[in-house]
Amino acid sequence: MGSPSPSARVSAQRHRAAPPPATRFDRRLAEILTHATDVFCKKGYEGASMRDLSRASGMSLAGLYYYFESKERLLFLIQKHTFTTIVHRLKARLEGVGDPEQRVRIFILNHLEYFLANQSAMKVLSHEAEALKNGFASELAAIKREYYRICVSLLDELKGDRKLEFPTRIAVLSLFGMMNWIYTWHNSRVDADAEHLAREMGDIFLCGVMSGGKSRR
Amino acid sequence: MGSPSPSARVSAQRHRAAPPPATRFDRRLAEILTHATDVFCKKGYEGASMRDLSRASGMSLAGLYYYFESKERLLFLIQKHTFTTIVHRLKARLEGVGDPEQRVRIFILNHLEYFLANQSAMKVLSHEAEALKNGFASELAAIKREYYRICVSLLDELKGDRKLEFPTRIAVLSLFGMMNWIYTWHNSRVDADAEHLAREMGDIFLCGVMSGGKSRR
Amino acid sequence: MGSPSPSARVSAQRHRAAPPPATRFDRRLAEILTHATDVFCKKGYEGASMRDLSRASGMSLAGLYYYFESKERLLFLIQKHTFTTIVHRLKARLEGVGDPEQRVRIFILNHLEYFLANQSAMKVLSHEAEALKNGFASELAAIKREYYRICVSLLDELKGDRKLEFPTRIAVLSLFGMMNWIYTWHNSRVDADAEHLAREMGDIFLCGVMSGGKSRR
Amino acid sequence: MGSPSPSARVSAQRHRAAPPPATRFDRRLAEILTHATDVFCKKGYEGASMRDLSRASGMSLAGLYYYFESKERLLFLIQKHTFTTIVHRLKARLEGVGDPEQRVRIFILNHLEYFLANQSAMKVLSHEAEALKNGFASELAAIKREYYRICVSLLDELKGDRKLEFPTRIAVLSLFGMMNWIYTWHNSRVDADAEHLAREMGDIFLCGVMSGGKSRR
DNA sequence: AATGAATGAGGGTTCATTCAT
DNA sequence: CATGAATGAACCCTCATTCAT
Repeated sequence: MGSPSPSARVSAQRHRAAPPPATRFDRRLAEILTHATDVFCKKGYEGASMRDLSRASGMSLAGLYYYFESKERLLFLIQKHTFTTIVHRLKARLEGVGDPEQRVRIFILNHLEYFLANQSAMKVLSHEAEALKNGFASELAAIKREYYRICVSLLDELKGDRKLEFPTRIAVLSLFGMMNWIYTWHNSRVDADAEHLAREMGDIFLCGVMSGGKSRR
Repeated sequence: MGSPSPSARVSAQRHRAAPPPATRFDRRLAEILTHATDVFCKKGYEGASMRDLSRASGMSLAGLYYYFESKERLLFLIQKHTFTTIVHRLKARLEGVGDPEQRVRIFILNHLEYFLANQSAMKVLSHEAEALKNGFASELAAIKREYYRICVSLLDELKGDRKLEFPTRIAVLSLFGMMNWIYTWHNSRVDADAEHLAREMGDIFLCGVMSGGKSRR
Repeated sequence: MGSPSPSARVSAQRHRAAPPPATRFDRRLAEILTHATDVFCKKGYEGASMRDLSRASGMSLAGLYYYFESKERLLFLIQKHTFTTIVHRLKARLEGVGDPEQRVRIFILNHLEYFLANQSAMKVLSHEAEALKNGFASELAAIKREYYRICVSLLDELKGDRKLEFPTRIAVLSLFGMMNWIYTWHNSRVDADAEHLAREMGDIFLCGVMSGGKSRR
Repeated sequence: MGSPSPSARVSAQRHRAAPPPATRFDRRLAEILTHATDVFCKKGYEGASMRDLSRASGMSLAGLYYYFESKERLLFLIQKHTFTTIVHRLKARLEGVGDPEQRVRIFILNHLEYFLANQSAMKVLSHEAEALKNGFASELAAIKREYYRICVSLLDELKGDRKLEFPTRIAVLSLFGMMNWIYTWHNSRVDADAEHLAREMGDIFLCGVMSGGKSRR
């Protein structure tokens, strides 16, 4: 009860994919976005040229500009869509779940599942966090903050529920670190799938965080 | 007592900095390396131009090439020096310490201390891991592997000592994630110093990992 | 009569120039090629900068690269076109001519006529023979070899016809030397036109070569 | 007798090499000149960098400038020395020879012998004729003119002696073409030595030129 | 809806040369 | 006598972007 239950399962139910965009324009745009994501993932935002994107998407250089007004906006759209989606899914999954530990586990699973299912996009999101400037940067920062706040509140719930005392900020950021670092090492031929990883990272993180209430200080 | 002792202290003794390089050439080189590190940190490797480095180091563009044969080699030297130093210091600190938990805590402290004391260099090391190619990449990969192996062996010692069962690979990589992610959030005006961070991350990680032997599966 | 007839005439009929290339792109490309030829002629391949070519052709530096992927390929195209054309014309002129001496005279006239009508291109062809590397070099070498072989076979025909004994290789290469050296001295205000030159060089070369069967050794 | 005697022999007597330069400076300079000649031969004047010369001669970049005030002067010295030497040797060999045909054959032999014995230098002389500017160019042009005039006068003697009528200018320049072109094709493993080549080119050229008096026009 | 053609700015790198030592 | 250190100018080439069509 008071003790962590690291093996608590969170089912990795498949969410239905977002419906295909309505207009021809949006469909074509999404297509290009996908190719661009791969290129940014492979070469980095600065390292990728519009010519690379043109080649990858099979569209002329000038044609790209019909869909995106700039390379920076292209990155922005990728990051925004990725982030928005992950937040959106998280909210849906959290609905109706009351147990604080379970809720944190859902957070972790949601993150890792999306991460592994959309590795390129998530790497671009994680790795190119600083590439955007001014307006783009701040709009994205807002989403990021929301996501961060959700995690904070989940941990605060947990703390309240179990009378724990760990430092929330560091815990949250450590958790993000554990999870986001994945893009540097995950090898789908060697490493476990999202569900396993989520359980294992969840175990480490939750046990770590929850033992704090008892033995520390 | 078998139970983790998260508050175990590891003194953060200052190591004397490496002696200044002997030759004038090496000294000038190191100077440029320092400026370049800052620029790479701020703009990224791809985003930084040799002209930026020239400006930052107060040396003519052509002058830089007297010291470095290419931009890539410049990055290589930065990363190699940083990595070599951190490994070197770690080995010195581990010497004579027998307790497995203590040894892991030393690893964490050493990493974070160096990270915060050399934020730019460590960000360049972490963030630009993929920028190097071929020969440069493989030479650096060798050092990286050594560092990784040390961490693995520390955790294996801990596992053996306490009869634990957590998955080492994921534990190690989670730990690296927690620590390396710092560069994305650490704010010296807000966040604690290396010693505190090391204790807190150590607590989370060690408790997480060490509770595994008892309650899981 | 067995004796050389040095004054044998070869009419220098004008061939209609190749029709202008079909596409806008090709026309623009040819235009640039012409300017580049002049610049390479004046400054040499190494000595000419892309900026020089840009200036000469009235197109921006970057614009040039829309037509040519590299300076080397630019030179290649010039040389290939020049060589291909000269070979092509030669074959057309040789058709239907049976007399061996006449055929050699046609070879010389064809070479000199094209040389003087396209001095820049021919100088670039002669003088920058070593500037191309690898793939470019070998493709051009193939054309060169074909041209060389044609000349060899013409001289061999002559030898067979007149029972001569001169060393073909040296004769051919001497002839090429005589002709190609023109770019170092020909001054259109002082020197004769192609037809005269061809007759005179033809006289020297053919008499030299044909007297061999009788008086030597 | 009135007929050409193409096989007339010209002994290829070895001239003693010029005495070693007196001063240490001059000796070192000559050494560097030799290395530079090879580099210019291999890469061309424009294509060769001072760094290439430095590497080839084993002397520091700055050190070279103690001996030569500029790259251009370096080329000048090479060309001047080469040309001066060949003219000097020619004059010595012509001394005391009266027969016009023999004198022309000496000219050819002298040129080819020096050419093959000093291929690099002669290629640099032939190929980089236009690289020099202004003062350097004109000083070299003077030597060149002298050499050219000698050849003209030799042919005029021959014409007078045998009542020939060929056009001297074209004959001379054709002869130079035949000889100088050698650098583009001579392969010491395949092609004959200077004496043979001189006889064969002499045969072609002299027969060609001498038959002119009888059958032409 | 999409492209071919074009560009100014800037990329990394090398150049011939200098000068204090 | 010779060099290490340094530089401004220039190198070839690619960049993100535009615009008439």
